[in-house]
Amino acid sequence: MISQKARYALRALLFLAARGEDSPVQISEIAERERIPRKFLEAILLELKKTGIVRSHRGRSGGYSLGRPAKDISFADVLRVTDGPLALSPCVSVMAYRKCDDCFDEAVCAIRKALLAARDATAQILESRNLATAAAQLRRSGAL
Amino acid sequence: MISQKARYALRALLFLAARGEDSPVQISEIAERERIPRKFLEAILLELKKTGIVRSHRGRSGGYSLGRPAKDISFADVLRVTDGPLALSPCVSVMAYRKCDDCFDEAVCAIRKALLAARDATAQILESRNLATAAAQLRRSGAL
DNA sequence: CTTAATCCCTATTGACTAGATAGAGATTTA
DNA sequence: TAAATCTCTATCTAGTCAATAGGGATTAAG
Repeated sequence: MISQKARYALRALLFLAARGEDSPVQISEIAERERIPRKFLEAILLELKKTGIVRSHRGRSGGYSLGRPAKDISFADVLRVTDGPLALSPCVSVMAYRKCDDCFDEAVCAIRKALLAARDATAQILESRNLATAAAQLRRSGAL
Repeated sequence: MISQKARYALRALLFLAARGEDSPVQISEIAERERIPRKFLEAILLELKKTGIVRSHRGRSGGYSLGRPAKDISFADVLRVTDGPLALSPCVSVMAYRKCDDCFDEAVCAIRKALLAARDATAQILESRNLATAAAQLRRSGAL
């Protein structure tokens, strides 16, 4: 299961992507429209900023905007920031590999083989879906 | 990420599957061989028993054995017991569906569409991998 | 029939994380 | 210069994860 944080992050980013324009949007507006606790969203956007997914503009008429084109922000990108690796085990994580604590022999581990296949399958999906494809779906559904 | 509990469960079950015989094995033997804290393993096996994945034999020369043929126990079966649904969101879970708390319109949700595709991809993998295929891999690797 | 070995069950612990909130500081624009 | 924004650190509560403890119930063997 993804965290509530991930859910909020995706909603906020999709809001920015769906709106199209590049002008910064204030936290409070995103929070209200997407019904996200303001202070919590603040922390989330800050994290997303550190990885370049969003860009911030400080001062009087500041706010947040996407850090790069919507088509270049995948669901995988976002989930990795909010929830860590996609993999079901550190030993099959591509972005954050780590040996399992008590693993006899990784090359032989049958559990690892299954988890690796699962990781590849999810990564394939979550890396192909991005904010642009998601926003396009919304438009097609008439939700915008 | 899967829990430590899931890891222990898979190891214990794979141990039973790899050994082939149907005679019950005592908790302590599994615990020692797989280096799993005994009391913790006890709790895990109890849960697995409630869902029929393992069968127990009480009394003096009791122990645990698989509840059905190894080929009929998938990784998905085990993970569902120890870690809950495979899905990344309750709203895309097949075995344990639940509406998201603050969802406007599920039919239109673009986040849901991506998470659903991800669920299907992982489920496809984890349901096809079972204790028999895993044990066969071990044999092929010369680990047995 | 008694004893010893097993599984069965409930409770508890300590560490950590998730989700959320508070309040003051830094920056920029009007 | 003032008001509106983002930035940062600290904190709180509830819940979960991993593990442990201590018996009670059941059964096979002697």
